Amino acid sequence: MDIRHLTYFIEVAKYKSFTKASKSLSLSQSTISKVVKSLEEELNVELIDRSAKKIKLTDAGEIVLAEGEIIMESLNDLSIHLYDLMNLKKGK
Amino acid sequence: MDIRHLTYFIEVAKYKSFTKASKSLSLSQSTISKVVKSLEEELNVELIDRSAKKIKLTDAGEIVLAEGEIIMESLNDLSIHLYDLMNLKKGK
DNA sequence: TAAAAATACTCCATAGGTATTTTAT
DNA sequence: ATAAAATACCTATGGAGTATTTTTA
Repeated sequence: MDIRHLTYFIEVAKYKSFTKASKSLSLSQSTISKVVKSLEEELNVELIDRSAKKIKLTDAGEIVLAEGEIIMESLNDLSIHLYDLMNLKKGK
Repeated sequence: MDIRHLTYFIEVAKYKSFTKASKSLSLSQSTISKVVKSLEEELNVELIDRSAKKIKLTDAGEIVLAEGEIIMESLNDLSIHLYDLMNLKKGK
């Protein structure tokens, strides 16, 4: 799983729209659609209920969203820690 | 960042060796070497001190290892939650 | 000198794009 | 009819391999 793809899915969840997520990410709608589908195939579960015009997350989608946000937090912590280390080395 | 690549780095950290990690992962030494280097380029920081035969993590490497393990835990939680959901739906 | 890591290639899978088709209001 | 998602097709990047070179104890 590529963490970028997790962020794509999170963006889709946020906007409840592939098209809006694609614009927000400056990527094509096609790319977002395919990446989310590949995530679903990788996890072997449907993440999004596409039966209506306004899409919504499935229960599995809600789980992936919640855990995905935790992962994004960890990545943010990682950046912060590396940044702190860098400043420490510079003697700041 | 691909989560697979994080696991490769974690494996290198565990064995303190590219070669042993590659064997443990059933991948070539070349692949591990290149993936770790690409991780370093992506984060713009050296993760491994290669100046000795027995490699060791840099301070930044220790940070990435710690945060990487947290991310792996989140992914494990994700699997568990999806599995629980699946059983719930089956009425188990 | 022997081990381990880095590098030079080659190949293939896939992320990404554009254009088009399908679907749901 | 229209807006959104899916799909067909194409390209380029980079992950993976094997073989070889470089490096360090």
